[in-house]
Amino acid sequence: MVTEAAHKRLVQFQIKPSLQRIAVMNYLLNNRTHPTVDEIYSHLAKEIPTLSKTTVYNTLKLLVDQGAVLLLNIDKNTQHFDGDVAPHAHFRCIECGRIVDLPQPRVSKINVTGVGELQITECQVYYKGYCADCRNAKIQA
Amino acid sequence: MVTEAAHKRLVQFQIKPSLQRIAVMNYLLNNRTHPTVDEIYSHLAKEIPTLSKTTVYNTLKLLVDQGAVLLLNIDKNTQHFDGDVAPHAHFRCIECGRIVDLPQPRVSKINVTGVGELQITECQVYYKGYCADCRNAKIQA
DNA sequence: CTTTGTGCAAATTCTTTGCACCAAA
DNA sequence: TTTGGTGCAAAGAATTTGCACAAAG
Repeated sequence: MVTEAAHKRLVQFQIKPSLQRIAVMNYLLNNRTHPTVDEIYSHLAKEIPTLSKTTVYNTLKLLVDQGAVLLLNIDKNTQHFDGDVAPHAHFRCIECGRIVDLPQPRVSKINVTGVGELQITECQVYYKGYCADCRNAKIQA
Repeated sequence: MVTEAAHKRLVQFQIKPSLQRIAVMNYLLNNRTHPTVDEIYSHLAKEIPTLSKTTVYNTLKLLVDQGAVLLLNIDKNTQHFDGDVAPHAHFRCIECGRIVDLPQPRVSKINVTGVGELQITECQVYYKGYCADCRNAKIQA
């Protein structure tokens, strides 16, 4: 498997590249579906049978803390993760739950005046609604 | 206590105005701090000793489903609720956790082209960073 | 009555923690 | 050998569910 990019990303964010960490990072880089902990674990467990969900949690926490990965709270129940840390918005379909990226250019890491001086370090824009598939399904029904 | 506004809001969104529902809605209208279920429950339990947390959950779910209240997922662990359903952004301080409103004008309920046709029904913008107080505290430390 | 709301307790789910073992430097 | 990573099992926390009782029409 090709894991150079994952390895590089880890090193870049000062994370020691263990087998498991590379696997998680690699999964996130190759699967831009904003997977949950469970999805990541389920897939990787096939390749790494000894893998523990705790390790996936540990690794994701580390990745998020170091800024190598984005944590999305768009879903009420579960955390979703995004290997793309560049500024962009998200859209979540109310019907099927899929989360897609929106290439929305927007400001980030800026100072906003108003309620005192807020030092913005992160900005996440969440849209919800119906994706094309579900919308069509609704119309036909 | 003044609860006309709360009562009106419930009726407006076709929710039968029970004592508990009015109390929850009223609390949200008078406390723009984006409280959690627990905060709402704790405060209301003083006025209504028989109040159950389940009822608070039930009520909030109903309010959110009917669109009378906004559910925020800005916080990883807990749900926050907002009685202000008009479009606006939120800022959450990384340090103290407080969530404040940002009077940010933005588009909502629009159609976006790109990943098929997305029918947007809701948009939440989340900023994170340091509020004035915590920023000052950091500087002095 | 009949329907709807309330609230207790138990169950569920996601996530974290404590601790022991393993691996690399 | 010392540090850091992994993984199992248990704990924890937020939320949901099942069900019985109470209230309103």
